[in-house]
Amino acid sequence: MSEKTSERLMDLAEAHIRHAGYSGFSFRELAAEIGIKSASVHHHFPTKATLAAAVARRYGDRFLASVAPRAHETGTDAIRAYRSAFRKGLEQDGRMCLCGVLGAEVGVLSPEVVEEIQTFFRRCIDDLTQRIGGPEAQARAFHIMATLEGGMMLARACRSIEAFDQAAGALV
Amino acid sequence: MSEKTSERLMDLAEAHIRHAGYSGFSFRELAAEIGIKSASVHHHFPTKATLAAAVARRYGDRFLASVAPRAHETGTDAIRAYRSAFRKGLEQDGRMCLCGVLGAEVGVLSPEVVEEIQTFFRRCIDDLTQRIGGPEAQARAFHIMATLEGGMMLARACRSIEAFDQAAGALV
DNA sequence: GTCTATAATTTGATAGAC
DNA sequence: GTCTATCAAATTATAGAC
Repeated sequence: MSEKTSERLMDLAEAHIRHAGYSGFSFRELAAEIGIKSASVHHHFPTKATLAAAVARRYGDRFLASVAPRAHETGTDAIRAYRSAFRKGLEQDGRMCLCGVLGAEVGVLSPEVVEEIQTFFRRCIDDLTQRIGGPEAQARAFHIMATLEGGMMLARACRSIEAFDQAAGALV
Repeated sequence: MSEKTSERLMDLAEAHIRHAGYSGFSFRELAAEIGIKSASVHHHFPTKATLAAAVARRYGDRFLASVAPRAHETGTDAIRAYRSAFRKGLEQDGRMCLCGVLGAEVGVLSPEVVEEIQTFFRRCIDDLTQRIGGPEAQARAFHIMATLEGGMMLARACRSIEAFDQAAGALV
């Protein structure tokens, strides 16, 4: 049985956003790629902002699940988990964090999309803070997220995954 | 004597890009804001990519000049200079680094714009590497740039300049 | 759920007069 | 350098049939 149309639309939208930002895709493009018409896309997601917000939420859920703590993990393990999760996206298709891309163009996004992005970062910071523990844990969490997001951006801009490794190598 | 039209166009384009990315402005908008017609903008910059590339180059020149080393500076001074230069943009109008914004949507930009962005980051990394000195200087330079760029993005996304301070506080 | 058809707007860009 | 006028294309979105 094949994937639901709405899921396929989110898959495509996510790929396009991570590659070229919010304005990097249109309903017509998505529709053409799965062989339907753009009017049909509106049946699944009434507006472009609705789709982007849904994609951001699903991305966040999946990402948080992928870095979920194992038993007996240390703070260092948590940092490694985040770093390797983000690196995987860079390796596979040169794509950076979806919320990092959208965060850079937050000035032009609808409130419902901005809210999802903020939620993603809050969840990551809270999760990291708790797993790192100790004094300054929250500041360390901000530092780690900033370094990883900026590292992905540098790697894409410089077209070199080594930029990410150099930037994030000293985090642990 | 008033500023040249081409300079005013670059001022406006820079503000728009730092607020909403490459697709966050149009020739018509810029023209309206200085009281001319969009056809006249094409007289100064033949294409949108030409304008964006010129803006990126000017931004880089100004930024590098603003963080230029003073006499007897230490590596720590250089890091502080970069951090406070970027923070100033956040304070004044909530705007992050122009090349950080464009770097996130590099997948959709013309080669001439991408080249200017890459040049900006290379110049910054090279400058920081030299001023920090010692072993691992280049890796530290990547780490610092990534943290600052990511910190600006986080501050904008979370609408809190404290996010930047927490992320970048431990750099020195 | 998907289609045809279309509205309403915006966009980047050009030609040619002044 | 700026204008008028215009083009060709793309965009988000809607109405209504099947």
